Amino acid sequence: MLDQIRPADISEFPCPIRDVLDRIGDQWSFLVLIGLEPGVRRFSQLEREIGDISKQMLSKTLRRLEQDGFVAREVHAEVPPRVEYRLTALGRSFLGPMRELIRWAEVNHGAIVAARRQKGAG
Amino acid sequence: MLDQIRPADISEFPCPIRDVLDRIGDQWSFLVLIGLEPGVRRFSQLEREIGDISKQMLSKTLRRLEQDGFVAREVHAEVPPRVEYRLTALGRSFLGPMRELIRWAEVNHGAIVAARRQKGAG
DNA sequence: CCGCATCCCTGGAGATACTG
DNA sequence: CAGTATCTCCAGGGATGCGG
Repeated sequence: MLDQIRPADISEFPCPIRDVLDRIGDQWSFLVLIGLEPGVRRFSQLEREIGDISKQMLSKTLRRLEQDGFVAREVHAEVPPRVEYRLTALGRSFLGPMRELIRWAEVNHGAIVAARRQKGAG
Repeated sequence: MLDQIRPADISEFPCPIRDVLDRIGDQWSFLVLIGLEPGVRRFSQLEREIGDISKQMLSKTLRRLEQDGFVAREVHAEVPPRVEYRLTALGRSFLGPMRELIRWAEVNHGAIVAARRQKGAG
């Protein structure tokens, strides 16, 4: 069972789950995907909506998501420039399982906090 | 919508989703949870099964998972010592949504790799 | 066997300033 | 507006050794 999860220096792109987790597990990818869920967004729009992300990280995150096929980027040749981001089909399909996780988190967060308190306090 | 996701320095334990993601998003928590899925495991057993985890990280990860209520730790006063880890009900319930994510990853990993190749190579 | 302490190194991420 | 480049800082995590 764990064999499937193994890191694998073996092949180019190792265990699917690790690979995916490494992407959305980072600080920002998940937030950006959620930010794009309602529809098309511009760069600064995302920046504002997410709030505490730096331009650099937003840029890097979007690039990676684009490269992995979660997000599509569209540049409009205007002045001032306008760049729009939207979820691809792949990106949208990913939000399915993510919503399950969100549901779980909302329901069980209390239990986690309680457990933390208990161990933390004594 | 994003308000719910916000970091929140405001309260002690902020957005549930961020909080949960921060935990299982780290390098190892997920692997350890999977390793415990089949049942009770000893420390070195987990170490071997996961393969490329250091003792330190296994220890830290288990502690955090224990503190958050995902994992129960049981020490047997023997020589040599024996320590057993198992999932709690909370931990097991978490594997539900996780399996969804795993499913998705298995199904869509190919598309991700393909996207990467396309952008990377051309 | 379990697992913490120490040392060390790497890369992730913020701040800032600059370009098209 | 939409980024990129540079500097910097520090937490994450590996390796190793010691203690219970």
